[in-house]
Amino acid sequence: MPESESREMYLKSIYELSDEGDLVAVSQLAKRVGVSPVSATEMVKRLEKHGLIIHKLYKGVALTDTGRQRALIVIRRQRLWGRFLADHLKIPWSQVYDMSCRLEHATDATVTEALAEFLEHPTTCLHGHPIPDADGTVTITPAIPLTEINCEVEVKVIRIDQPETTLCIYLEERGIMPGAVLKIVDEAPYNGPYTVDMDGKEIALGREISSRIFVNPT
Amino acid sequence: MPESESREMYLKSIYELSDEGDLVAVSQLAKRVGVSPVSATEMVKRLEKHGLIIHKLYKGVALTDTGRQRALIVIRRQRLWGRFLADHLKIPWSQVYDMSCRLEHATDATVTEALAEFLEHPTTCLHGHPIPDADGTVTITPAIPLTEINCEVEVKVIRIDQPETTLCIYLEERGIMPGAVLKIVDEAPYNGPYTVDMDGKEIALGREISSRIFVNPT
DNA sequence: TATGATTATAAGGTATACCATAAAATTTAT
DNA sequence: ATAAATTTTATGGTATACCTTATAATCATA
Repeated sequence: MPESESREMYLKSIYELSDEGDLVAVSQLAKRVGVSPVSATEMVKRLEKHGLIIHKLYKGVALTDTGRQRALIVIRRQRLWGRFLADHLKIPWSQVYDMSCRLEHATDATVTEALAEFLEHPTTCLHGHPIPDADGTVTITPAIPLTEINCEVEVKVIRIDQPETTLCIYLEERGIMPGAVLKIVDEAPYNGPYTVDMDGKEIALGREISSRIFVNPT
Repeated sequence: MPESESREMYLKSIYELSDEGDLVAVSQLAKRVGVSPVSATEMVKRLEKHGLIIHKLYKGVALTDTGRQRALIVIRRQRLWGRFLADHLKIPWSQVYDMSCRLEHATDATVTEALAEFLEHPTTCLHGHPIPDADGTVTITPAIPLTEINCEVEVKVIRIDQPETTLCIYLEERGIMPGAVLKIVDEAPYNGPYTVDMDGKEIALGREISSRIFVNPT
């Protein structure tokens, strides 16, 4: 067993942590993958040796073209499985992420494309992120964080950034997911929570969470 | 990574190799799993230490109740995935076995049962073998090998035993799969091949293969 | 520029799961 | 009963992927 599962997780994490191709700190990567910084450094060396990433000492790591390609393949698989688990197996939104994360490593190109066909080629995952094409093309829907929206402006939720399980449980309970329409009705001072209106219900949302909710005016 | 994938493969292999709960030779197991006899012996010790199998020195191994339960869970997962891959993703019969074998290890109980529900609780796998219940109950359809059928008796294929990829490719090309109706029209002497008739087509089948095709008179 | 924080390396360990080779124990078949 | 074949154990090695502790290198900034 070449245990390439770990490699895939590192590549995916690097991709997800690097906005706009900037360097990802190894310590940050270690935290995301859930290992010690020393272990992450070891793996970074292995990945660099295989030409998947570049390590700028004391600065961080970045994916090479090959590495990005690999990362996108893994992400494509996870997001397709996510759709299947939620849309067809009716698995709760908040549980899907971890489950799809296990399946992604057990899926080859044939199954991936057959699954995409079965799902009728969805373009976004459950959380609103784009599903990369089979050739690695990513098309992102422009959107802005809820924290940059003014009061009383009606917006539609486009995507949820960094959708960890705990965040998903929270948002799922409140019905805040891609497609939801809401507006800010109150903004507490001193970085306090927003009060948003959704279908007549009022929901309090902290700034931290709101900055991860990307929306567009309707 | 506890790498329980290997353990699961060993348990599954032991189950599949033991007809009627008899002992499985470690060398036979090694061959099936694709490792050296020494490596198989090592794993056998590990599995015995965990109470999953019993090793009778120089005789072979057998599953304990716990081990059988685990094996059946793995088999259930593989067979459910097999149905999904073939029936919904339209993946060729002959490729399904290896693919479902990868997915089975990345599937927990929640996904398994949701998948079973989605598939409307199929009772047999692609090759005609029973899919164990969630509680581990196995119901086998009685059937006899084609080698024990007389000429001119019309039979229906119930299941294919030991469906390795090469065998599947062969049988798939010829349309011999569960549900197929055929009859032996000629039996060559000196353990030569059978000639069977299927929908008017004549197909030559060796004894080795025929002994793995289980059928019932129509 | 010195210093404190961060980052990298070095050294030594653990666990799983393989391998080969050789020797010992047991079974099987003559 | 003994020889041949099989099975098990012993020994020593490989690879991946983790760990801790400690030291060295570099960075950031006061």
